[in-house]
Amino acid sequence: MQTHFKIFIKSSIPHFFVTDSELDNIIESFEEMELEKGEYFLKQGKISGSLVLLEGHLRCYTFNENGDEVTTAFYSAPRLIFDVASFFQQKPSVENIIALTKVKGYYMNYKTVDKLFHDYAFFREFGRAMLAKEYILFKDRTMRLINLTAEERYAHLMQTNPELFQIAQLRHIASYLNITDTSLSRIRRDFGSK
Amino acid sequence: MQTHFKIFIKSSIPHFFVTDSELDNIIESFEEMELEKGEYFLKQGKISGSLVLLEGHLRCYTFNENGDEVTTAFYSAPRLIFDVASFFQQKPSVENIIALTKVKGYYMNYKTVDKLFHDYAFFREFGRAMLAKEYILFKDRTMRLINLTAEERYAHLMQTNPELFQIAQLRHIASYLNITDTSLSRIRRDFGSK
DNA sequence: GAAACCAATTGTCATAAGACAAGTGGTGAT
DNA sequence: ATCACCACTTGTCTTATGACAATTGGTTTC
Repeated sequence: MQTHFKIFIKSSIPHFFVTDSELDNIIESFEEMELEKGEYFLKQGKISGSLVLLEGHLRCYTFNENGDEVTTAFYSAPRLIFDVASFFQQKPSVENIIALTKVKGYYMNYKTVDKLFHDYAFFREFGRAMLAKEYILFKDRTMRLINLTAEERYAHLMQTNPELFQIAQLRHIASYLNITDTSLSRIRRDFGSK
Repeated sequence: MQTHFKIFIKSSIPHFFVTDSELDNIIESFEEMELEKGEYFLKQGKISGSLVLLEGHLRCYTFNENGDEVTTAFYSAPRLIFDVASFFQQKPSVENIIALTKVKGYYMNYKTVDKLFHDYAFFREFGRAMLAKEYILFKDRTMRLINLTAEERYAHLMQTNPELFQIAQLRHIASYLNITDTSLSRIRRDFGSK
């Protein structure tokens, strides 16, 4: 797992030279984390830490004003997981992040991250790259929400993340696509015949 | 204007102590920027810099696959303006940012920002705070897009940013709210009578 | 001051997607 | 083995919003 961890960090900042011993120092500050399916990485009201996810899948959701669950993200390894608002502003989260499968990775709280940011330029760069990437992915998704029809959004998800349909419930995928489960069901029924 | 600049930075990182001389060093690296109404701060294909906007209003837009303009943001002073994807990844932007009024502020390119990030912890913190804030604002907007009806989105904008209706064209506001200008017109007609 | 232009409004009609309720099929508990 | 539960599907009907085209009203220009 350590190897994957190193590869993940290195490949996230390809323009930076990082020695293995520097990486070892970083890794020491992380703690290994495992979650079983159904366990929570983050519950609303708690302050988010950061998880370098190396194995497994999670789902992130909140509630809208009607009290309905809204799935805001699915996460698959390898990637960094953190609630931007909660982590960087050290405020209670409004998001819940739950394991869809068994999950493995490395965990670190804000204080430790911040200290490492101070000590290691490459880790700072890693953090910045992660935040920027997160922003860009989120923006892409929003643009699809604006510009694509429900069916096109479904088709896109099918293309980019087909495994998801094996792992997550359709109603969660539906709310992620911002459609009702009823609509998703119909879209799937009609999808082949085109 | 320098005073406003300093206040803006200080108030963005209230938990950091910054001396005025440090701020002066920073300001020297910026160059003053003014735009007339209709001038562009950023054109697609160019690489984004960063603008500490101290006076005026701008509009940000792209084109969707149909070639229709989509307004993705309105910016009002005081705030930091930059295209996250273009700025941090130093890639050509897909966004256009145009002045809606006369605009004043301080401009800096990525290279200079990066150098100052290296030299000043407080400036790093400023950058991080700005990026996190940007992310959070954008996420809020997307959540409204998901959870609110067209009319509710209009009402929200009316409440939070009524000046905008004096400054921007309705069709641009419409596309920002992700509705057609026709719909916006009808919503405005019916809005009082409730 | 007429012509040209453009933003905004309005009318008519079409349609994607939601609401709600009933039905299906699989799984787990006792 | 049966019941209960839950995810998912399907039917019917409603509705918010879009598409498209015509009209209005203001401003620019020659």
